[in-house]
Amino acid sequence: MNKRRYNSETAKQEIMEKAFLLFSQKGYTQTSVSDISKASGYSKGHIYYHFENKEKLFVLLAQQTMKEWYIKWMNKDNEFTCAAEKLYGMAMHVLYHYQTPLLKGGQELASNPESSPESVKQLYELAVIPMGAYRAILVQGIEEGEFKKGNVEEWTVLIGTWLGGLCQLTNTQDPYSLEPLFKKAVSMFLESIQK
Amino acid sequence: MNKRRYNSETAKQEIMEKAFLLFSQKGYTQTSVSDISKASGYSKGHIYYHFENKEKLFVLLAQQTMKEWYIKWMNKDNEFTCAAEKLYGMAMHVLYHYQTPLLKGGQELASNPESSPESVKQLYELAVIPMGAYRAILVQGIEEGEFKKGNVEEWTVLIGTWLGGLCQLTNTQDPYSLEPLFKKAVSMFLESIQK
DNA sequence: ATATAATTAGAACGAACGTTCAATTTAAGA
DNA sequence: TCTTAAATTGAACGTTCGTTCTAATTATAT
Repeated sequence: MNKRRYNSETAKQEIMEKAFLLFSQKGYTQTSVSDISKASGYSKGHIYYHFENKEKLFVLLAQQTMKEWYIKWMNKDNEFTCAAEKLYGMAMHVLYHYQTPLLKGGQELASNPESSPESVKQLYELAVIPMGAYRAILVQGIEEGEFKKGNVEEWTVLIGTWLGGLCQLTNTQDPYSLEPLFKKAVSMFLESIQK
Repeated sequence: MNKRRYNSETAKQEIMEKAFLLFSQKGYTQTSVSDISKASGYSKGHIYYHFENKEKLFVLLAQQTMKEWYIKWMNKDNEFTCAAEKLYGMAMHVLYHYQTPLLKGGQELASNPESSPESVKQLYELAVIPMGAYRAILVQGIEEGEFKKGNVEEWTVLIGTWLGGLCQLTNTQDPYSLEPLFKKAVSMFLESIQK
């Protein structure tokens, strides 16, 4: 059962890969279905065979991207000996795996009044994922007596916006050269919350 | 001299005001010249009488916006008694006057390969302005012995990205409710750089 | 009053967009 | 081998876009 008689799944995958690259490079609006068609080698009609429309395709990619980011993080979550170390690890994970360019297209789509409310809602829900990961680290640090008792929600937003802001720099600089900056941000943040 | 026989300057001003609002609300690509025409009450042809094209119009608005932001800051720059106070003042200035929504359109335009290189260059130059303002505060703090001697360039980028990241929140929350968050960010930052 | 130049409008352009659809090819099950 | 449904194509549709152009209107200078 569930054995496909045909294998158009590879085609679907190729379309998604090319679409991911194009959306990341040119943003949502500026990437046309024709672009995706040309890049993937499949006809426009075939893209609509696999995906309901351009909007749904993008949302799917954004969700998949965020999910992969989270899974990758959970896989190394227990490599760290303390909450402070984990925060440094998170900074590196954000720097190297948070797909800023693609996710920027999400803002574009969400701020367009003609986008379907459903898609907008789904995109906003994505932002919850990284915030949850940050919060978990802070809670752990407090519970284990490593961090002060403080306003966890506020701290979560603060480290989240800082890392998010730093991520914008990946548009113009390569990740490796940004490592010291990300680490410095974490160390400054820790100075304020560590006991 | 310089006395205009006609007064189409008011028309130009009205077009710019409406264009500013639309670009802020819907971004660059999603704002059409027709939108601006309808909102301003002037014909499409008339818009092209005043502005070479849509791209140039946007760049002009972005430049004007950033220039106003800087002038407003310089006007209150000397209201503060020390560098730390000035940093808090800057955070509030950013929160209330940095036109995040419009400037986001700049990223959109800059990341589009079909945009004229000249426009892209002009937009990148805008980012230099706030960074210069941050740096000036940090230098003052160091020179007056209020802050430690440290890597000024690094600090500049760090406070810049943090405030920039926080600004993204203005998309979903009103500025007033964000005041405590901005202030907390500054106080945490100061903890690390104050003597 | 007339000439002139600045100002404004609105129709028209070709190109590009997202989407649909009928037609064709492909591969599996009987 | 024949049938059937999946897979894929490419042309076509109706819009919308940024831009151009011509024509009309307006205000000023003479």
